[in-house]
Amino acid sequence: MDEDPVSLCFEVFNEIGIIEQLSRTLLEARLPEGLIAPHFGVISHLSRRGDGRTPMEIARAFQVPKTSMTHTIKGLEAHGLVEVRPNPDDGRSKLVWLTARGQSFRDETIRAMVPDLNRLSEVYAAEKLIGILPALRELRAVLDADRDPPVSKNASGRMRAV
Amino acid sequence: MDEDPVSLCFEVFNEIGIIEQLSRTLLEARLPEGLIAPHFGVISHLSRRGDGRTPMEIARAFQVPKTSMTHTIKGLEAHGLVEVRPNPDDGRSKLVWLTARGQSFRDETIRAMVPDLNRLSEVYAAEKLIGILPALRELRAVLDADRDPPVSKNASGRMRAV
DNA sequence: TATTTTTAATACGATATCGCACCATTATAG
DNA sequence: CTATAATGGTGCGATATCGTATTAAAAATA
Repeated sequence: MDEDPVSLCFEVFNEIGIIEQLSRTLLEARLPEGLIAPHFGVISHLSRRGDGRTPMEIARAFQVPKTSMTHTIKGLEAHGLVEVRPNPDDGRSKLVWLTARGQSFRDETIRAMVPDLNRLSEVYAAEKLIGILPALRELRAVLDADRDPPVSKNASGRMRAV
Repeated sequence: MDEDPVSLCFEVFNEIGIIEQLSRTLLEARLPEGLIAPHFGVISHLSRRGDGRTPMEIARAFQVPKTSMTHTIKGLEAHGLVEVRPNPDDGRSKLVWLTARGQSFRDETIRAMVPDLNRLSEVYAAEKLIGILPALRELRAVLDADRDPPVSKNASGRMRAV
């Protein structure tokens, strides 16, 4: 192998970028008109980690600027999948709540993807996924920790919080 | 572990999505004003695989709609990193050529990223990258093959051709 | 308590992404 | 050879992403 460490990094990140794109396309093929991966991501996050979170918390979790999250949440609100209400504990912020429609949107989407994932598992054993998951988690954690020190000075926001 | 296959898939794709985002941010931090990851991607592709390709070929390689690639190439042209000329063999298409500035743009960018990658390698051994690369390649290939059959009817374009 | 700094959200503008429609050219069918 | 279908590229409009600046509220500091 003619692999120097730098090329190796580029190659791994390249594969990961392609997988991200293909898997996103797979997901979005099952989403209703007008909703895309970030919408599903937020709903799923609220469902798994619990709702009643501020837009800023969600933006941190997804590592996107808060302005982007404002926009995404607005889309979810327009589709009736979340409700945004004032935060009684902090007059600056709001809290985002899942609606019943939001919860069923998540369930339906996952259900709709099962055939795709089964098809995938026929040619790529789940054991292989289990095999790479720890290494991916670690790589993610390392990259995460490497970002600009969380000096909290960088208010325009792009930090990740699981 | 309480992992059913579906959750496992979502988890792997989720990690991959985050890594994609973090690595892209890492790259873009080293790119000059006005250029983003897709610009670098196209230049790097032309450099590694050879230039003199049609926009459509490049769009396929990156799995993006041709209209997006038109836009990206326009940006590269504006920065003097590529030249677009008619294809003498096919009046419909054009060919994209790297300029000297384009080549050095790629070299400089990679050079600028070496410190980042070295920093990474201090906490995440290259062996681990080598360890997951084959599995990632296979996963990418499987997802790639799974896409809608290349019926060539879907002219609006989203197919990948390495 | 009064002042300053930090934080959350958003409006706004610039650029990016992408679907659709269109034109020109080439390939295919008859 | 002609008619039809397929292909490559782009204009256009809708939406997405994101940086900057602004406003309001809270936290920190004096």
